[in-house]
Amino acid sequence: MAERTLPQKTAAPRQPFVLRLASLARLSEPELDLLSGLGGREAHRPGDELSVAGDPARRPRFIVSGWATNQHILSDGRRQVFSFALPGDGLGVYPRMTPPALYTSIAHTPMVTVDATPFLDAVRTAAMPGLVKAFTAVARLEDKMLLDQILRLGRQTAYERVAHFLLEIDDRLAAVGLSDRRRFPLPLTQEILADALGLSVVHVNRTLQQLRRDGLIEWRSGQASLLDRDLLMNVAEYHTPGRKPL
Amino acid sequence: MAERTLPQKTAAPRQPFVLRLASLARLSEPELDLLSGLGGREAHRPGDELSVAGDPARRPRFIVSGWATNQHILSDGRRQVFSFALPGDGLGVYPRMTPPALYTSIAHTPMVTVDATPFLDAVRTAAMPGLVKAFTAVARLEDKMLLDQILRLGRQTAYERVAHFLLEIDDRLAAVGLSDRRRFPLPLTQEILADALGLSVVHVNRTLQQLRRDGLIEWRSGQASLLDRDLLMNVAEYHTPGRKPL
DNA sequence: CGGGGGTTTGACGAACGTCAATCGGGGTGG
DNA sequence: CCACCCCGATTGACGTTCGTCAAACCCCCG
Repeated sequence: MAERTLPQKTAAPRQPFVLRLASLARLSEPELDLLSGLGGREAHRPGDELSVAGDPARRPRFIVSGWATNQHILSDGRRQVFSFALPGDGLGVYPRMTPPALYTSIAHTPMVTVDATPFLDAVRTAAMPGLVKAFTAVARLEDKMLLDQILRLGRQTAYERVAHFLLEIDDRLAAVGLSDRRRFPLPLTQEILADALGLSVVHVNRTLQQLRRDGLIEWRSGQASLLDRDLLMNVAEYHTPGRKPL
Repeated sequence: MAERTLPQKTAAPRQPFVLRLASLARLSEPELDLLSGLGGREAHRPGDELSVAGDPARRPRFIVSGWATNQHILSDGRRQVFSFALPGDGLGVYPRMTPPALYTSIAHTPMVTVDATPFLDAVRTAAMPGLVKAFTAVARLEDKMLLDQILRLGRQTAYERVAHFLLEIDDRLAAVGLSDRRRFPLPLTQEILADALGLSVVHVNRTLQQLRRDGLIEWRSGQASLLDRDLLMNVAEYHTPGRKPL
């Protein structure tokens, strides 16, 4: 585990949001430097509110580590998770950041974030074209994820939903170097998964067991494995981002 | 139908997209003129493809009249309608318009559209601040609608979904002068409504009957009425845009 | 006076939810 | 180091919502 301490320039593991943005647009040295230099590091504990629907937007942040949920709770307690915010994702960055936040964001695990204001400023002033391009690309992907979520909830079975969801998470984590395309961290409870996929905890549990019995996945102690990616993609009709749907 | 030909300046009914944008930002005379002057008028027939997922984006357009669906169809025929495009809405305007379209748009009724390119150019060059502000506001609203759709599909019952949906449509049509907040055109089949709300046609039918029996709505020959707005909003936990959720 | 698309109805079945109890494992305090 | 605890996972029994199939109905139109 101990990392080399040699005086290497770029071999040090990049922050996840740098990897994410760099994978979407060719970034110049000054652009990479701006990102790598982001500060205002903060830690958050599970349950911390990172933004509240209707409240004035807070300072935009990038996630260094940890998972958050973007969600809404109905008056009788039913909860819907719109999306997850993973390492490398922004909080209040891409969604139109005009004042009132569209949803509530809650830290689901311990998290570390940094201040993304310098990044947004650079995008606003169009000073750095690579960052602007990356910004646009990420915003598109976020929209795509919302549409995928609608498809899952509206027209897929529980089995398909779980498969589709796991494939999406795997892709997103791979983009920031947290998945080797086989195994990746999945620090979720079945309850949150249920609230994201529009199911009950019990049904999520049974669906997961079915997927395990079918030899498609494994999931123990926060680590998930996709044992048959092709079959999963087939089942879920999942198309990896970038490839045309048909 | 024949329009007055008197030399009136602003009394002629505004195009719906002018109303929509003007309701979201104070627009200057030049800005209003740019919008009113948009040309490239085109007619579309039901079933026409206005954009295809994965295809390079077409020329952005504003809808003058008619309804379209933004949708995706699974390989076995299941269809999910992500959202509807109504008069005043844009096609390929607000969603990040970078090349590949995120979804397929199909004309559901006869439609008339105009070319929105001059509008987008003005926004891109930031030449007209009112238009930029309106653009941002509409983009936000479109995101909000996707989130509402997720909430409906994930955590609401059929009854609540239909109520919520009708309230949203009413609000949107009212913004372009097509609803008097009681009665509005609803040129949909129950089948499309089913595909939008993640239900079967049969169940939509039964849900509508329940809503009728409860004295909440009417819907005959393409005209819908909300008979008890307050109760509907209560049932659906619908919050009119602009008001804080809690 | 036929058609044809959309709506409505009934009977039945499957997917998923609820309730409640049990299990399991990892963290913690003694 | 061990017993206890607690949260989350799991299981079973049962209920409900919603889907499917298929037929009838209705209306508008040619």
